[in-house]
Parts: sequence; C-alpha cells; structure tokens
Amino acid sequence: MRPHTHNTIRENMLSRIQSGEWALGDKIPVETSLAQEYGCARATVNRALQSLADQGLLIRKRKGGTRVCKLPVRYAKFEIPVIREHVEALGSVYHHKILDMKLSSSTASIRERLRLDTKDKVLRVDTLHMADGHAFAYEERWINIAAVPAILNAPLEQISANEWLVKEVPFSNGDVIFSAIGADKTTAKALETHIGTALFTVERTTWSLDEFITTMKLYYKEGYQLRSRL
Amino acid sequence: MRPHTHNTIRENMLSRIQSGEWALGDKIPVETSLAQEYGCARATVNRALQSLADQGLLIRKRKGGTRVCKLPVRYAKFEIPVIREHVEALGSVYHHKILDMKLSSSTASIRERLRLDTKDKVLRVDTLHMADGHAFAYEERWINIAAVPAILNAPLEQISANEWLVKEVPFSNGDVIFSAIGADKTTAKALETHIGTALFTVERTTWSLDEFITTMKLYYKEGYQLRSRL
DNA sequence: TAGTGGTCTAGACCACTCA
DNA sequence: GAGTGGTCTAGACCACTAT
Repeated sequence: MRPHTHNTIRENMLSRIQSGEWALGDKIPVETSLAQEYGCARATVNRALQSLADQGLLIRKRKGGTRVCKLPVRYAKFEIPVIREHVEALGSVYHHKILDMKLSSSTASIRERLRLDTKDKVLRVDTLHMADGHAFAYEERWINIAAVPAILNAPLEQISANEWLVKEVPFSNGDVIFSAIGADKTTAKALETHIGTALFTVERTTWSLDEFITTMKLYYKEGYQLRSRL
Repeated sequence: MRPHTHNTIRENMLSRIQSGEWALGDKIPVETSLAQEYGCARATVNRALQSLADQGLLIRKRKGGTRVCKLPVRYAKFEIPVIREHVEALGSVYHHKILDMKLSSSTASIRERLRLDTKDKVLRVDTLHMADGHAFAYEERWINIAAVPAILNAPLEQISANEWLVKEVPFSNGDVIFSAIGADKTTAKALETHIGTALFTVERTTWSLDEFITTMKLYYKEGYQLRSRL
C-alpha cells in the first residue's frame, strides 16, 4: 500500500484537527506545502481537503486559504428504508395490511402538500405495517394519480405502497419532518395502544422532476427509536 | 464556462436516471465511453460518477461496471446545531437557565453510556433552553470530567454546556437517538406542560479520539418539528 | 485472465477574493 | 495584482472481480 493515498492523508489531517495541532479557527498550510509535506501531488491533497470540507470541518476560500471550522456543523444522517427491510433488519417477520384505500378528490391540505389542482384525484391508502404479527407502524398516504397512474394496477396487498413507489419511481426528492404526537382515536386503535400515547411520527413528501408523487405520515408504535451516527 | 464540468455532467446523468433513460438496475456505459460522449477526460466522468455513487444512486464495481441502484438508499440529513443558533434561526431571542448542576459519582446507566469506571466523576447539568422567554427544550447532560476538566471553570451561566462543548472540543463522533416520549413530572414542569404530553426527544453521546466526552437527553417542547430534505 | 473502476501525477489554466 | 483553491487533462499503474 502506498504510504499516502487521499484516504490516509484525510485521516491524518482529521487527527491533526482532533489533537488540536490545527486548532478551531486556524488557517492551515496551503495545498502546495501540504503536497510537499505528504510527498504527493497537489490533486491528492486537494481531494483530502475537499472531503473534510464537505464534512463541514474545514472552510476553504480562494486566496483566503483553508481554515478549521470554528463551529463545525454536525449532521446526523438517517437512512430512509423500505419499512419491510427495516423490520427485517430488526430480526422480525414483516407483513402489512391495507386498512383503507380509496380514490378521492384531494382535500385542501393535501392539495397544498402535493401542489395539486382542485380537479386532481388522489389515491388514499392507510396501511398497517406489522412485525411478528404485532403493529409496528401506521401509515396514511396520499398518491398523486396523475404522476403514477400505474399505482392503480399495483398489487398493493402483496407489496406495500411504500415499497412499490420506491421500486417504481426512478428517483425523487423529498421533505421530511420528524415529530412527536399523542395518539388520536384512529392511530391508537391501529397501533393497539391508548389515546394520548406519545408516538414518533415521520411525514414525507416526495417529488421527481417537478412532479409531486406522494405524501405520507407514519406513526410508529410507542417506544420506537430512530438511531444514527453523527 | 466550459460546456462539461464534473458538475454539469453529474446533473445530466441525474436527469438520465430520473427520466428512465438509465433505468433502475441497468448497467450504464463504462467511463471511457462516457468520457468520449461528453468530450472530456475520464477523470472528470469518474468524479461525476463517484458523486452519484456517494449519494447512493449508483453502484460501482471493478470489472462489474456501474449500475443504477435498484433500491436507492435515501438519506435524510439533519443539521445538529447549537441550540442557541437553532432558536435564533427561528427568529427568536435565546437564553438559557441552569436548573441544576452538581458533581457526582456516575450512575450505572451513565457509566455504561460513557464507558466509565465506577470511581470516575461526572458533572450533571440540567439546562432549560428558552426562546422569547418561553421554554423551548429541556436538557439533561452528563459530562466526563476526566475528558474535559476545563468545563469546571467554564462560565456555564453565560454559555450553555452545549455550546461550550461544541466550541472547545475539537471534533467528536457521536450516536444519536430520536424518539417520542410522554412527559414525566420533571420534564412537564420544566417545559410548562402536562404529564403525558408527547415530547420529541434526542439523545446524544459524543466521544473524541476514543475518549467519551458527554451524553445528553434533550426534550423539546410539544409541537416541535425537525425538518429536513431527502 | 481480462475488463473495469480507483487512484495518482505533473502540469496547466481559471475564478475568486483579499489586501 | 497576486495568492489561493477549483478544475481539467492525458497518461499511467494498480486492485478488484466477473467470467
């Protein structure tokens, strides 16, 4: 193995930051100096520095040089999985049940979230996701028929709308909102719990190429925890 | 501007995925072909492809070629800010109040989280974060004195432990857990709400260079929403 | 074993921005 | 104006792995 790849250089730089050799706010040497120090090409140093800058540890400015970020912005990254895979990753057997499904006109709030016209139709699907036969999460979903007409012929009893959309829609952008909410009558019944129980919820709206696809709200069974690394 | 920088190439490739020209699961052309097609060096194409692979849209294998990911893994990225900045970004005036602070032996559960010995001392700080004079979030924090002894001399009335640690500890790794929980007596009182109210909570444990720094649990006032983009 | 991506190099030019 | 990072190039060799 070469002694100094962009990877080992990045790690070395990270430890120089962690150890305080490059203190918060400090200007660090220019790329050409570092290339000389590490005995490699400037492009290699550049790649390592860019990677650290992407992570938010460094701020780089032309002419201004590179500085260690004073208040490094930290990110928590959550994988947004297909719920079936999530349940299976937890070691349980997954299945789902459609509680309600109907084609209807959109309500005002859904129209706003999906940027729809009054005349547009939406497919409303309520799904209960289950792990080992017990309620895991309750999903309320609205789908823009105009964007994915094929959903009307999808075997949603076999494959949940969640999974079908992930597999059929090429790529999408989305908003996510996490919050806590007390269970209402509907969600309490679906999740076999009491009204008022604190539930972890995720709302997600997705679109692709400027067309709105779907919006959903997911209520997790009480006690659910979403874990991640900084 | 050059017609084909790694950036414009990446965007073009993304639209080819979104449009379905490169369908889910398909193998896409090799780097040399793409370089010819875009009229640029292979390194430039490589940079664009790597960026898309980092995003989880492509899977690349030597000899195997590059494929469009069948189940693109989507990530939600949340910024973990200093609470003061978070409150100020919402347009409110921030201040904080220390409700309790004491040096003590660690309890078993905290020892486990911070990987401490029975003899190690921890600083326990309970802080109320406020926006425009109203409760915003309640924080329970335990700090490993051995890792950051300077915390004992920090003016925690002026600068919250949260902010002090972010500014003084060079860089840290961490675990994060999001969940929903019903307010207990202590949290309900601190947040001026009722017992049982659904609260959004964040637990965070951080360490740097294999030394555990701090662990905390944050209870947000009811109605709080954490927003992000996919 | 051969094809593909992973990475490095040396040099070049450009774009930004600080002084 | 000059220093710094941003990016591209053409070529090279290496590492992995599908066949």
